[in-house]
Amino acid sequence: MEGTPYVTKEAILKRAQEAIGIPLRDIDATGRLANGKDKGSIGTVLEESWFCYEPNGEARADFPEAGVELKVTPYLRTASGIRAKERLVCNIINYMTEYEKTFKTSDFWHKCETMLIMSYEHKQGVPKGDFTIDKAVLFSFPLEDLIIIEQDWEKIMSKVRAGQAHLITEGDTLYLAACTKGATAASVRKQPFSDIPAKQRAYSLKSSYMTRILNQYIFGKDEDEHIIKDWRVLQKNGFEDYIVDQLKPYYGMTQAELKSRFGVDTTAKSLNYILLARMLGINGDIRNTQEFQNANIIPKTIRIQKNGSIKESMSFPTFKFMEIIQEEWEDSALREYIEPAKFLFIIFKEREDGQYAFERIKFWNIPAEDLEEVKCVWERTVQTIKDGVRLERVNNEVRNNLPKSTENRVAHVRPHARNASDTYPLPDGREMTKQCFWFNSSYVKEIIKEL
DNA sequence: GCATGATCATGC
DNA sequence: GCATGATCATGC
Repeated sequence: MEGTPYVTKEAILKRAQEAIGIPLRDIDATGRLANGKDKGSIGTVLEESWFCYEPNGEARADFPEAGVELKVTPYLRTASGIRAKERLVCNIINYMTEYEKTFKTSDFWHKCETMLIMSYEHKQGVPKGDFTIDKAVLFSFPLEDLIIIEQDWEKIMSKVRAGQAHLITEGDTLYLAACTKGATAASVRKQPFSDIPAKQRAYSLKSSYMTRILNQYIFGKDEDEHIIKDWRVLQKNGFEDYIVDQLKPYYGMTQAELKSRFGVDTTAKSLNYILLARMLGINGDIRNTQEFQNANIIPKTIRIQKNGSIKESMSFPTFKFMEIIQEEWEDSALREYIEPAKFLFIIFKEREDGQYAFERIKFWNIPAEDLEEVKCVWERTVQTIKDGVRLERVNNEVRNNLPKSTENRVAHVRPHARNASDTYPLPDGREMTKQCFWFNSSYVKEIIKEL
């Protein structure tokens, strides 16, 4: 570290930009990329071979004089544009000391106030040595994001202070999350106000938020619409309360009343998303707003029937049998989808006349113990597919032995396809109707139950 | 009335 | 053509 010429932001950025376009194998002086195993190797290569300092696991930033932290992060080019390949992982949270601090004195802020973000495109099947750094920017958080990030930090710390560090999950927060980090899922640390060991976690920027940073600040794409027009209001209330307050005036109105109120004339199944957007003063679809995309907020409509039961279970994206059997739970598509997500339930209740009235909304993320139930269902699903699914034709249906809603409190597996002949291949060569994971309707009922 | 399999409607 | 959100239909 001593003697590094990179002591100003300008010098660091200039050096970083000189790396653009050079294949990483030409930068890599120590042959790290050749052995291929090391997951964090691209970041390490740039640290040691390009900036010539020893990688440090310390709480101070990588370039202490300039207060800059180096982050090398992959992105994907997809049909729908540029997307972060993964969350951006920062420093490990020291539960024993961090809770005493304030956001501005926290380890997170010390380390990540200013980051040098170097991005490369990850291409499937291409050796890492062929990748090149495409962009290098100095990034500091925009003020409106920082308000949410500070609220996220407070939320994480409030769980630590309540002796609930073992119950932290990524979905608790919106942009800044505490993701698990360690060689195994069993890596645990002490927490200050409970004897229960807590999983080791690190500060991370959710991949949804990284996608925004990449598009807007690194690739210069146009901004999407904000829900929060005035960040000072946000500072007072917190995001979730802000949204609830905006919507309260519309509680009790039927879909028909809301449609006529906002002049919305559509039979779209996404009607509720359109209505929600109008209630929040947004022109398009709520899912296209900054805050929803940044925070990975997944809106879901729930209909409560007259008798109080939930009409339907809740579906998630379909999975491919051949892909899911390759996965480990910890980085499975299902866990990556559910755990960091903040769900926004838009709850309608059936009235005596049969019409559905907008009852309320509820923000929710999956609690740690329920995620464990999902894990059980996922593992049994994978095992069943590996063992060979039992398929049995009964009348016009094909019965299977994947996990049923009666087997688990939280989730089950069911078809999700255009029709029964819309299939994916099984490992043994047979075809099976596309399936997905669902939350049991009884579980959904539990979630939205009012205290 | 619920559990499970099947399917619809829209948007890209 | 397919992913996604949502709902229908049948049998027990």
